[in-house]
Amino acid sequence: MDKSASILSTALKLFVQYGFHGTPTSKIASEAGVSNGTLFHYFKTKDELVVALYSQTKEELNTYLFEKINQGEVFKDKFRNMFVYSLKWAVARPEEFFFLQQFHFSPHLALVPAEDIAKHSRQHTQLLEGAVQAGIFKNLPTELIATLAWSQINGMYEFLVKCDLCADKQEQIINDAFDLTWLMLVNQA
Amino acid sequence: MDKSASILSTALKLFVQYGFHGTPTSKIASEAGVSNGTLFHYFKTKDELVVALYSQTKEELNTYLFEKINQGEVFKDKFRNMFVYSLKWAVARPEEFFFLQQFHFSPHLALVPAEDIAKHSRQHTQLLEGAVQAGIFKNLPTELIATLAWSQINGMYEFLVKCDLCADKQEQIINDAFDLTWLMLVNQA
DNA sequence: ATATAAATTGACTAATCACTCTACAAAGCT
DNA sequence: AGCTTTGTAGAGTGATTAGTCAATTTATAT
Repeated sequence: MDKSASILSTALKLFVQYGFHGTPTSKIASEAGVSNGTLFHYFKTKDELVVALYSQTKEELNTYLFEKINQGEVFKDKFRNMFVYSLKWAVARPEEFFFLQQFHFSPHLALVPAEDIAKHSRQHTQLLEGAVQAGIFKNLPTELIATLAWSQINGMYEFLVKCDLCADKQEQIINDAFDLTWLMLVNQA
Repeated sequence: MDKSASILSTALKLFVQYGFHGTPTSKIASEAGVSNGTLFHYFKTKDELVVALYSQTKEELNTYLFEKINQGEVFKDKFRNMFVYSLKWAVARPEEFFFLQQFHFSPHLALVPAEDIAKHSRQHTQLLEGAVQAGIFKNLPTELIATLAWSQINGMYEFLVKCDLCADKQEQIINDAFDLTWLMLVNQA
């Protein structure tokens, strides 16, 4: 068992439950089954651990999504996959998804270089950019379209977590929500 | 100058900048121009201060919104006012709005009784509920409609903060976004 | 086999922080 | 004027915590 990975996954669980500052490094170490010193061998500071956890989680989600997006043939399928599989990932790994948002609304976000953040969203932005230029989406700033699409996903995540529906209902309502989002953004000739 | 209010407004600024645990009570007190002991005279614990700040901020927003909503005659106007003035409030008081989200994704949320949270959203939920039953909105769970509407607002807030447009452009794009949201949720016969 | 490097430990430290306590001042009441 | 309540101050405290360090084990290379 990789100790670094063990530290990260333990930290994730504790951060979600107790918050960043509410979770002492000593507790992370002990629950991960390593010593205090080992934690600081892998991560120079606590902040570095937090940021590393964010980068890793974000990258996992992105890798997963990118694969799913590329399975789509036409744009609508790609976009649908992005929407639907973001939510499937979120529901399957609620702690990870929650952590991303928790991080986003914390001062730790400032510790991530702006370039890294841009990199994380570049693929998605490009996809949407193309759809705007092709006249599929309404002629609005790409940033706006991206933000609206993401907030739909975030909102749906919250709804799904709160309501805890069975898998069938969940699938159904995710599809409904996608149709709404599509309807909203698409260029109605 | 009311010391309690001074403590709250100082805490808000510091919490947004440094996070809850990253902000010592001693710093709140000194920057608010009161002594350490005075802070704990008004708020028994730091947690109580955080929660009080949340409740106050939420209530301020709600009171403001409720007034604006009631200025609408028909439902669409009420809903538009809710949407538009939420964003105007958010843009005018970005720290307060950010704080609400920061709080929402922190473990402090668990310290607020579920009843209080329900109370905060009851008025809005009822408004939307009515629109669903009247066949104005699509026949979807009210919770879902509420969540989607709120996430549109949150997304727009983020966009507006990021892009920092002039007032005219801002007004324009808020209206566009409302149209999109309306289009998405409304029952198309 | 030996030497060098990397991983691991856990006691330790220096600093921080939430909160207390005592003392005093101001305000309100009779 | 006395008395009580409330507000204010700020030094002090006990507990906690991020990060260090010297010592030991494990892995790697020659």
